[in-house]
Amino acid sequence: MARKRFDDSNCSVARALNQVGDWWSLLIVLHAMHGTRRFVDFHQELGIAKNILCDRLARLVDNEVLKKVEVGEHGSRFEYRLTGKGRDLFPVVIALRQWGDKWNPAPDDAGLNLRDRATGQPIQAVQVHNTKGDPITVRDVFIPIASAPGRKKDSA
Amino acid sequence: MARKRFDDSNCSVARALNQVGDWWSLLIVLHAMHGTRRFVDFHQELGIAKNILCDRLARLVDNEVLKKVEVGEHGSRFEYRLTGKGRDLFPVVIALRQWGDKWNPAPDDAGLNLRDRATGQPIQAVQVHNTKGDPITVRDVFIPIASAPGRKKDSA
DNA sequence: CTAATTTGGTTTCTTAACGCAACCTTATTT
DNA sequence: AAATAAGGTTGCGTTAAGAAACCAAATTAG
Repeated sequence: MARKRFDDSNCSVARALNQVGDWWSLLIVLHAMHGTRRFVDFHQELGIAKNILCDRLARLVDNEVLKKVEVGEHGSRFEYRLTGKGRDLFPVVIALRQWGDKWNPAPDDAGLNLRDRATGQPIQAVQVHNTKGDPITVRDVFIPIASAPGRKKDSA
Repeated sequence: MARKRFDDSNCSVARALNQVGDWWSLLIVLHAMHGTRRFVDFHQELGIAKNILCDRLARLVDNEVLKKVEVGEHGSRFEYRLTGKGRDLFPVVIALRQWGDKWNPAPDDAGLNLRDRATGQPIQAVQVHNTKGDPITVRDVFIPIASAPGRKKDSA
């Protein structure tokens, strides 16, 4: 029966994917981060069907990733702007971009050159660090057996 | 007509989402990071339909995120293990988990307690940094106007 | 002032994907 | 010898995605 939803999952990754884990949502957020605000601009830049775009924008607004604001004086023009929650997806998007640049480079493209406004330098690679500041991989972490023993380690 | 694919997109985020951007793939990778390797374990832990799991595992293997290895002596048991490419999704998963923990906390759940094996301490939040090491947000970055001017800032 | 265009959608229809359940084959266990 | 487990495959019904057409309100062009 259709797509399974994870609103009630006890895994925060599943809950996150429930909000931005479909094909279009993260791309919409990405373009919003690059300055796109208008329906038609999302439509043209993404090549997304308009009904799907309607649905995704509405869902992102429902989930408070975007907010829909009327622009102009009589309310027939709208902008979709990132909320704080939406802007907080920045590390996710950057991590995904880095992964894509590293493992699936386009033949012609050298990756998007994002730079820091303050320094003018490219941004650093996103990494996971321990409290000492050392970068760590998935092999360096473990899940302490603390709460709710006897269960699976991390269900769905 | 079905789902649009982005294999040829000049955006690495779109290409990345093409490989792990569906509902299940990242959850499979997440569970693989937590140690799951067997078909039946993915099936039970995720509650995913078996045909969908087959498809996703095959696609993740095709995309070299997982590798399928025979275990046992006569090749009727398999394990799906993360490749280096798959393990490199660690920052993506962690960033997504942090976002979910922050903005969609489960009422009962205090977030998964991931710890560094070396220090025993919880891992640090994933952030984007500039070259000076300062954390930056989406508002601190810009795209230098270098190649291909006159175009949109970043198509699809 | 009227016609065309833009914006932000909604509707219809077709096709593809998801989910369930049943089935299947090859081991292994009882 | 029968039952169970692993790792799927096959049908089938439901749902979601995509294209294209249509639409109303507002703006711009002529």
